[in-house]
Amino acid sequence: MFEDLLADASVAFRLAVEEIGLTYSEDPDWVPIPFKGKWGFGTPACFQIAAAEAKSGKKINVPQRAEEIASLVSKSILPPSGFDAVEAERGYLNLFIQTRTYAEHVIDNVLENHDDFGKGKKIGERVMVEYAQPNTHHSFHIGHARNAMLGESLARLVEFAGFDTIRASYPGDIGLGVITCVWAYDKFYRGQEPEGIHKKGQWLAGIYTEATSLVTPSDDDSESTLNEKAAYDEERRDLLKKWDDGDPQVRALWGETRQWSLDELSEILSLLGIEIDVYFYESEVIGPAKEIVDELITLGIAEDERPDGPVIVRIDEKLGLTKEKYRTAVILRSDGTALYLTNDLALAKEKFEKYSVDRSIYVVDVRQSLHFQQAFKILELWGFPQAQYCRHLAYGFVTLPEGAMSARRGNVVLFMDVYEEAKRRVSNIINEKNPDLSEDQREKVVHQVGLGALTYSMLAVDNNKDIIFNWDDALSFDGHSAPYIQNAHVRAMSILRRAGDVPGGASFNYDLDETEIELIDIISRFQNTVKKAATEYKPLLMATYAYDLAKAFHHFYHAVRVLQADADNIRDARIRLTDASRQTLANALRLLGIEAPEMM
RNA sequence: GCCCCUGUAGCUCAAUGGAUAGAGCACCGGACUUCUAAUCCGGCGGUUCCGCGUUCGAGUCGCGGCAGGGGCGCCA
Repeated sequence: MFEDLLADASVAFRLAVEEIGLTYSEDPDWVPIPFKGKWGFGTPACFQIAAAEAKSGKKINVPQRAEEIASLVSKSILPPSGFDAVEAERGYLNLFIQTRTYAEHVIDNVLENHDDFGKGKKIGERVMVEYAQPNTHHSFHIGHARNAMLGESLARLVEFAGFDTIRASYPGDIGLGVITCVWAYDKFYRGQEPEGIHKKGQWLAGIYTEATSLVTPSDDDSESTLNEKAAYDEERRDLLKKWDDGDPQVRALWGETRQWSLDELSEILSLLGIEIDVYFYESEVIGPAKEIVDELITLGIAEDERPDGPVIVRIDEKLGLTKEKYRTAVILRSDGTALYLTNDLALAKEKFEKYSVDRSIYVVDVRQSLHFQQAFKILELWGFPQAQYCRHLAYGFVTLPEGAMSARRGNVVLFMDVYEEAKRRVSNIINEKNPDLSEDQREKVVHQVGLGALTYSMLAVDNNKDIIFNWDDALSFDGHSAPYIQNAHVRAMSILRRAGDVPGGASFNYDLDETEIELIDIISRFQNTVKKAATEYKPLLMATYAYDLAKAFHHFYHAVRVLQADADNIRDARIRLTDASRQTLANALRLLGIEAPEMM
């Protein structure tokens, strides 16, 4: 927003340096001045000049000399247009901005662009974000929710930043685990399924947990139990073989149970506001996967050790590395069946060739880092230039205070349970704070705020940190939380409702309060935050931004009167500022996948 | 053995190599006849795991440790 201005400032700075007999040929770095009620940019360039002098042999104290230079420059520099004051402070040269002019510029910009405020220009590159991909026949727990929320926010960010964006999901709908569940359902529970999408999905997930224990030997099993488990194990493997051979009965059984899971998934995703563009089902990728192995062998990238061993790629050796880093990857079992890596390679090829993807982002938990590093290196060896724009967005686990969640052991916190609890808690608070809310509005707010709180608690932590799930932290409604941000939006809405029409224009030709300047300052940083969060793949930056903005609005709200301002021109300007704040809050929340309520 | 991630206030976490390391929670004390108090103001709280190095300047970069977590040939 201030690039032109700062370019002029850089020229003025260099001229001023020359004026006092020194030289500085680089572009000075301009950083926002730590906020003190005036708005501006400062540069530490004088430190660099002083450091250069010290290097050339002069015996000087660099910080002291920097202060001298900054002071001299401040006297010789002509404030470039758009700035109204110059100041030297502790070696920094600070330029202060003409607050009134820029306040209008920023606010006009927001109110002209509405929902598109902060949107980047089309970049002409296609990015595919792969996320929201639990296995079928399992439960959708809070860890899956972190994945889905992170992926969705990222997709919204890159889309808004100007990338052509495809949302993709790759559910694991086949494999020994899935078939074990199908086996147990068929053997013990067929026809007993309950009604209701979530009930049925969770019931099936319960069978999965039980089925796993039925076939997994444990130390304290008696011999007869061990024999029984061995027999069961054979039955399920038999079933997988039949599935692989395309046995119509097995396929039908699998298809029916799979659909229950997919129905539940679809319901949950729609609750989260997620619309996936492309589904790649693992069961449909297996075919082509086996073909690519032949190609890799022909190209000399892979080595076929069959029948004595699998098909492998010695990645470190191919790259000429002496230390083991990418190691050796197995890309096909010795019996000729595909592995996870085989499928991912085939899928990547399809993404590049069929979907013309330039950048591919995989939102998958951190345990699979090596897997993706291997996949990306093999794609590189294979000759795909897109390989260097493949990125594994690893995120840490959501664990319980007592340890890791495990679907197989059944100690998971289900997303739906957390969601219901969130709604209950919001409802209790509404009883206390706003009991007059109509039933319709109440239902809406309970969803918006409950889900918002949960989403924010997932996005406000850096993705490579683990989250220890705790009900009170995950559903916090005070302080650094979604409801705090949503409440700022609600307060703005409330003022705007009473204000009637928002004036078409207004001049900030009065002494602005510090809180107004800070609020405008933060609004003006929105575009850069979008850009940075999108290019660094960090929704966290937007989460932090939204909080800072809400905080600035709450400060403003308490410090000044909008509707009862001292003069009409001030009232008009503040109404516009309120509207711009509301709009920016709404845009920031939208990019996090959080709704902005009109009341709460 | 090798690779990756993490280590910041009592707790949970922020901080493009820049100015006095910031928030929330918790704790203590204040502000509702006011545009919604899910808010605001004040107080309390720090050897940024340790050491060495690079730099005018390091929580941030490099090297070496320590501690915790994850991963490492036919699971996904």
